[in-house]
Amino acid sequence: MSSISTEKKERSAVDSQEDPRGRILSAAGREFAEKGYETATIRDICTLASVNVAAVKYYFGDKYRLYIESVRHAHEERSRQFPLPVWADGMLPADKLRGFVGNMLERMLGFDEPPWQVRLMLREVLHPTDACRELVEDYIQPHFTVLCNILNELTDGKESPAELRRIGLSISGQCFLYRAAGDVVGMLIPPDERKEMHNPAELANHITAYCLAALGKRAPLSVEAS
Amino acid sequence: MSSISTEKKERSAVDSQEDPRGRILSAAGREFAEKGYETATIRDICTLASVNVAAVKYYFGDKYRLYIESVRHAHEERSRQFPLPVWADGMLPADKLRGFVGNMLERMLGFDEPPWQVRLMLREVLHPTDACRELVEDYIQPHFTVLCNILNELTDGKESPAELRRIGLSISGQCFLYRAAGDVVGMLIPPDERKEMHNPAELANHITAYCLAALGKRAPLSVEAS
DNA sequence: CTGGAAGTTAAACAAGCGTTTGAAACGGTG
DNA sequence: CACCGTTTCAAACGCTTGTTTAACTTCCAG
Repeated sequence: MSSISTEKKERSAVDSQEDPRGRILSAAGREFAEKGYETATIRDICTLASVNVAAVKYYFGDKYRLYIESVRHAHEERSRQFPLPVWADGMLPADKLRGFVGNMLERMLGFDEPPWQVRLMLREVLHPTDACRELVEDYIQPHFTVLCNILNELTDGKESPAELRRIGLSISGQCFLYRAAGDVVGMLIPPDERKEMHNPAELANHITAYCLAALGKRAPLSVEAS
Repeated sequence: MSSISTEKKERSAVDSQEDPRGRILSAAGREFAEKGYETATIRDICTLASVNVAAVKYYFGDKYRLYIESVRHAHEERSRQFPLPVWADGMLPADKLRGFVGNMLERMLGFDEPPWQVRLMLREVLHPTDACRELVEDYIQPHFTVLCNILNELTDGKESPAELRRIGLSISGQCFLYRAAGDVVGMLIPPDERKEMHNPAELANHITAYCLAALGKRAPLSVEAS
């Protein structure tokens, strides 16, 4: 373990920044995302951030406030990296929908592995704490509103806001399943099929087609002769 | 020591209050379901079960094996209480689907509050451990297969198994969202709308209608004039 | 009655946790 | 340099955790 603690200039992936507070925030986010609030320890976080354990008290007060701040840091960083998409007015609503779903899946599933910010936010969605309200208001709600607006365009304003929200949740639920229960989904699907059909691009096609067909904007998924 | 020398107590009836092992299993399931593996403590479990802390070592060995056993106990009990539904052959596939979705939502969301067995299984789905494989094989996979069979009937056998599974996951995902992220969903929907439209019965109608419309077995959700 | 296995108990154990301390090191200012 | 607020550090504190011990009770066969 820490038999010799002289080496400190060791450059890890975390301490790209020079300020200790930012390093702690980043290290805490990764640890909380991977292990959860209870299992993650201040000692591990501080080792990862190359700071003393007392730094948490100095900069954040205690473990709980560090957690709240790290969740905020996560979705702020995420919002900055991936701002809300905006499309040209002339674009077809169906294409906007396909773009939005693909974007959401890429954000959720990641290009290779989901980043720690996403995994931390997922934990907060599954087991909400005091950090949840801000996460919903600043990150989830805006994205959901964009989705509902696209659906409103798609249905030519003929559907009530309530119905639009319900359809929006149907779409979100399908994406959510792959992100939150991906391991179990993987156990329900043969390996070759998983590789071929259950990637972000194919899933976006399926989910969009499923919705468009349900709304009568496209031929049904299964066309029968009769 | 732990060898099974004598005859095991027949567990014919439901958990008898006399059997300490059963009491521990039940108390552990509730605690693990509510607090998670790390946060739940052996002391609290034993207090709840009215046994000494050493009883866990005596009956199960350690905390981890108690957890594995409690997950198994949960889905065994759940399978016994709610066996796989079977419908008459003459029943319309669309009605079977509606019945299945309603059944799944009731199982997941519960009639008032979800029972601890469901919440414990959900934790295992979200953060799989060694108990997950058995849970999937004995509980989730069979239910998913029934759903795919209904979809196969519904599409007159015209869809490939892979496509059927994908549609099945679309349906499961919508139910899953309300169970796993119900708190956040509640924050996205106005309170009155939540009460009126986001109950198991209404959701089953919506999810089924959404699927039937997508498969062309019903008029589209949004009928446009043109 | 006796002996030993089965079951139960209170108490203690070692380890790890979040947190706190008091002093040392740093860095700009007079 | 001396001063002082800011930042860092090793060490310890108090507490809870899972686990273990050894004595105790229960109970039935021999």
